[in-house]
Amino acid sequence: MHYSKTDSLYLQLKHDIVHGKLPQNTALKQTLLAERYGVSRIPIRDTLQRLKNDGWLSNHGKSSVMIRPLNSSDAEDLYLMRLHLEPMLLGHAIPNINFETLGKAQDILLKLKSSEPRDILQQGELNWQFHRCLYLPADRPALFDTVTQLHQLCARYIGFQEMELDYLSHSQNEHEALLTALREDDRQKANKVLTEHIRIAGEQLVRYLKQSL
Amino acid sequence: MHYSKTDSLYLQLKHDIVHGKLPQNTALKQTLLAERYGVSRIPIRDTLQRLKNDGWLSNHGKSSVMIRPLNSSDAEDLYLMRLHLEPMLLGHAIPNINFETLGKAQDILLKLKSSEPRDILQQGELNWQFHRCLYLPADRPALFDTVTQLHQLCARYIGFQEMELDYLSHSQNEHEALLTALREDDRQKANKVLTEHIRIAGEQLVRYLKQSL
DNA sequence: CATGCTATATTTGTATACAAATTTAACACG
DNA sequence: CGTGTTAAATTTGTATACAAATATAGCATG
Repeated sequence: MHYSKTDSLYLQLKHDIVHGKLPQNTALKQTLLAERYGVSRIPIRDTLQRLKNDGWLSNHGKSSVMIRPLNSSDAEDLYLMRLHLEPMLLGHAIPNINFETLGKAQDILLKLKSSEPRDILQQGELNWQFHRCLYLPADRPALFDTVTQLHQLCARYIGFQEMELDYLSHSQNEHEALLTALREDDRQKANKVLTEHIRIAGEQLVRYLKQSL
Repeated sequence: MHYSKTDSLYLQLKHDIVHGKLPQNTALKQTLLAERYGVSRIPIRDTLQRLKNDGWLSNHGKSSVMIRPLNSSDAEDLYLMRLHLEPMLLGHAIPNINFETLGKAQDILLKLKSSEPRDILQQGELNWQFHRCLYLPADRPALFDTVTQLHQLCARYIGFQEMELDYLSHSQNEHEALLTALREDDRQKANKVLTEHIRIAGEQLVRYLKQSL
């Protein structure tokens, strides 16, 4: 398959939004974006339609869009949804998780451990790779798609978690615990670890957002 | 605000998919759609991008899309997600539900009661209006958007629920019970009624799909 | 008859051009 | 000054045109 400009743009724009490289609280001009990414307005429009539906953009004025502002209420919702949906997805995955999957997950965790402590965005990406790798065996497309979207929306908030200095090591421990539970095929424990993992991250983030936004 | 062709198309295409008016299990040709709806391919493309991201379409070949086939696994996921998310949303809404809201909900229920027994699609629309009306006061955009998407995806399966003859009256009773619980400001009861309402509908649908698909 | 290759037709992807709508700015009036 | 109104500039919406990719059909070869 040949990747189209729209497909690349979709990823690129998400990346640039997460990295804060695009103007905030103001209309995203199609012309500007087209120039910036060296394409015409058509693939830009295709991309914006998708991002709007994904919840990355909100309306600005009557016909423009802007980057959806971060806020604690959205963050709360996103984590609350993840809190309920991800354990469900993991539950479906567990019977299909084999040695290969566990190996991959372990590899990702090692990369995460050896990643630059400063590169919070790289860590966010690896974090999602880890979860994704464990959810994929569930083979539940509808559920998986929704969880993926939620995860990516959460990624926009990752800059704020940097603040909590001990977040990463906590997270690391929880990941290890999850993997251990899966190796021992202890469904209940895995479920509990994952739930707590998300709950803690969510609560920490929301607490921080409420005081800082 | 002036509705663009893309906006109308988005609704129209969903409508036509639910009503089975578009070719199934084969690529949706942009040219064909453009002719059918009397527009150029540009608004068609905008619309398809959105629908693809919403989960209404899946890939067909390398670059085309087709209507996402109905299947029991997706249906199970959709209802399972709704089962967890909607009570959450209602919980947020309850403190903000006032007489006006309850009145509107009651009106919709009356319309539903007096609707043509055959017009299952009209009933589906009113059913969503009822739920939507109760969820709106929650003022939780992220959660509301996800629930809305799930509801609309479920709407594609509504044709199958016609089969269960007593579905509508059951549903009607549950709606009334929910409204009563809300009038009495009984959170716990409202939550329970809603949960059961979704669980029963989902189980019934999935059971039917499994034997008939 | 099956299989792979090539040429052709179809379809999607993208750019350009123009129309319609919206936003901005200028200005008159109270 | 503030406010409403109109004209200009900007921006989005859509059509048309063409390029790139993909799917189809026909043919050759084993």
